[in-house]
Amino acid sequence: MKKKISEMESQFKQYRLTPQRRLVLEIFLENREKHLSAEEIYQLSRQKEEIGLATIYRTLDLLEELGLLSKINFGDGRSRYELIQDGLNDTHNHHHLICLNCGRIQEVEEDLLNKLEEIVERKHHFSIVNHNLQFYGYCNRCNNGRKDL
Amino acid sequence: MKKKISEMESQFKQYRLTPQRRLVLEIFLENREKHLSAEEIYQLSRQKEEIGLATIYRTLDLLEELGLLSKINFGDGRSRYELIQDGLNDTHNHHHLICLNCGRIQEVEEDLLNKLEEIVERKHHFSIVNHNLQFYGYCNRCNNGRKDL
DNA sequence: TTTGATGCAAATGGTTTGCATCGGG
DNA sequence: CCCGATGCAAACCATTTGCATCAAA
Repeated sequence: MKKKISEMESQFKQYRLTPQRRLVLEIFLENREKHLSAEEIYQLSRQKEEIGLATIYRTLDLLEELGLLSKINFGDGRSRYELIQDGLNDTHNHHHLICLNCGRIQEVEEDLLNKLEEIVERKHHFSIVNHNLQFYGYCNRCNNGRKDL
Repeated sequence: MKKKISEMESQFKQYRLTPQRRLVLEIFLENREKHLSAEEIYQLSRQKEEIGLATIYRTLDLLEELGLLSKINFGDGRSRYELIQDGLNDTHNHHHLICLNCGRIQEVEEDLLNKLEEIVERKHHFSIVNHNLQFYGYCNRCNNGRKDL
């Protein structure tokens, strides 16, 4: 079910799967549930073989273009990326719960917006190709420690 | 129905309503439907009396803190702000349709996420305080010119 | 007169770009 | 050999901050 690098290689077409690009991919495969920023990937890469930050940015652009990563904006001033698994859970098909206290990010697996999109498309004659949805609040862990809830 | 500056003055409490702050407010009142960035406000202010960009940033923070503006992130690399009208249409209560072709931004007035939030809160034990939702696609004007639709 | 507000310029932080170099096909 | 890929440093751009000055209570 889970994609491996070998399956991804075919997507590289005219591009070269260099050691740096492979390492970035490996980092995403080892952190499937995370939402990594360029800087975080840079730090993780140093454990194996350092890659220039500029190369990381260029690689992220490429991997997004190849449809392997999706770029997310949580409003924290940096772009984050996550692996597109099986072509199904790109950001169009799941959403994020962002805890304002501890910063933890959880995924909401199902896409709850289908009906909503239909309504909006009909009412505004607007053809939707993507959406962006985050919920900000307090996660179950942090709620437990808060007496006002 | 529409708020005027005079009604807003009372919200300034310990803060001074300086000419610069008043001008920024006026610009928002004259552009109720727009989603202005700091730079755009800066340009608009120059028509009357120039304000330093740093002052604009500080004023935007203040007006947000006072509950007069809400900050929105459309993922275009800059923060945008809109007037909170009657305390009702802050970003929690309406969403945006962003046209990928012409860049036009339309508002979706109703808050369609209430049921969704309930589901998410129950299922994930996550107490939501805010959300962020944009739809990207093609608006009615641009759709008309596209034969593939 | 005292404290908050302003404006300028410098600093910051994420991201991009120019360019010389490297290395696989 | 050639062209794409890399790495470094400089450039960029939105935003923030330090600091001297200004102005209203």
